[in-house]
Amino acid sequence: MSYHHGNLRKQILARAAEVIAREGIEKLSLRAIARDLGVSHSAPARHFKDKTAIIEALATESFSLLVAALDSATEAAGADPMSRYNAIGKALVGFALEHPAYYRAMSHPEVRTRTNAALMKAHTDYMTRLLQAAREAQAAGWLEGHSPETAVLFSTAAAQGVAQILADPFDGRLFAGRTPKEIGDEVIDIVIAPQSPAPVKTRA
Amino acid sequence: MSYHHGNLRKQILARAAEVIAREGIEKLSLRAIARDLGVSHSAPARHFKDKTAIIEALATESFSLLVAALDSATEAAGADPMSRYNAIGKALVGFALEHPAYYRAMSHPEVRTRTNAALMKAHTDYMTRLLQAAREAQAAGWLEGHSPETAVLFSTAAAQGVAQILADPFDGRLFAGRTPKEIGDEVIDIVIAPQSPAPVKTRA
DNA sequence: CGTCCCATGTTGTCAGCGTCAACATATCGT
DNA sequence: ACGATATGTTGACGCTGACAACATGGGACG
Repeated sequence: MSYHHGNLRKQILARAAEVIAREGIEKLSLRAIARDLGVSHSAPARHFKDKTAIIEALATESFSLLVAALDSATEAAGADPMSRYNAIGKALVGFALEHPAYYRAMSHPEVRTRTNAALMKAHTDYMTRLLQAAREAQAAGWLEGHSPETAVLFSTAAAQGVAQILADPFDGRLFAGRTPKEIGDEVIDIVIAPQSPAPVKTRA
Repeated sequence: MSYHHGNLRKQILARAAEVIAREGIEKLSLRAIARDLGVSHSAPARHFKDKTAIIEALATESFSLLVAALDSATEAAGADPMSRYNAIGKALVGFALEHPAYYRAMSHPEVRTRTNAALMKAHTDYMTRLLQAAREAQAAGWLEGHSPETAVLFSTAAAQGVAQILADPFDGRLFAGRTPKEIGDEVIDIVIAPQSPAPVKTRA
């Protein structure tokens, strides 16, 4: 019971997430994690081929969690397409603010150059959700005349940018007195209105 | 002429920018730069107290260049406030695409925790430009009813997000056949229309 | 019940890194 | 001419990620 650890893999990921959230992704150290878990400096290598693989695993997990969050937000938002896409945007910002470690793992450049099958599948799932919801919002009148790709780019760019800026202590000063989440939600409402306009009666 | 290098500081920054642009900011190595410049491993320490100081210097330089780019774009855009702010957005995206190294230096998290006076001044200059132009655009009807801070947040978030996504090879696939710049410009036109609406004649 | 395989953890080693301290040399003001 | 000082060098330290060789113990299978 001593030699074998049991669930080292899971604990490595958990510890890595803590470190990333508290000190940033740059400070992540395989050896430090091993030390913290009371295990030899080389034990993590049995579970992750290199340091990036840990971030990669976190990113994959993160995309899954995010998709789940988006799905439940979408469901809670009801049937109106623009409400649904609005809810997705808010859920995205909320996720980034609540789970900074996961969010940073997802957007880490090193990860994005890898071609891990699980990671790419998780990412595709995520993009599929966005494209689908964006299409429906467009059918309801949002950003008519633009391609779905452009619409998704615009909205995810805004959501990502907001998440990044709000999580950054440097720019945080501008918004004293309100929670990041409130501000983020206000911005999302600009990106996509929280409900579709009443249809125009073309003939009475 | 051999012992003293002359303009080592400048060359360090130039080489660092190259490396960041080509291989990413993570791969930056003081010793590698020193080697490339044919200088001892410790020579850079005379000019930069540590590794982050290099990125910090690049970020400072970058904010200045960016402000200059924004100013000239604004001027070229004429008198219409929304045209001007639109031009700023496009200039921002263009800058990020043309100078990836500088852009990454600006958004590097390590840099943003520092309180370097020159850096903070450069950043303030930049924010001042944005706030000013955003206010004027709002006076012309853009995003009426939102605070200037919210308006700036929305627009910079979108611009930053677009720049980041377009510079990322991972997501680039979605937009085959068009240049990143074209796509970025289209998105900016969504964020803020390229010209103010004709004033509504309240009484004919 | 025995025994062999292999997943998992350990130890030791290596080169590369950033940083510091001690030393060397060139440049410039006086 | 000379001394202070800016700039570059050398050497060392502890840290890191990665690899190879070895240890151990649990589970598969006869």
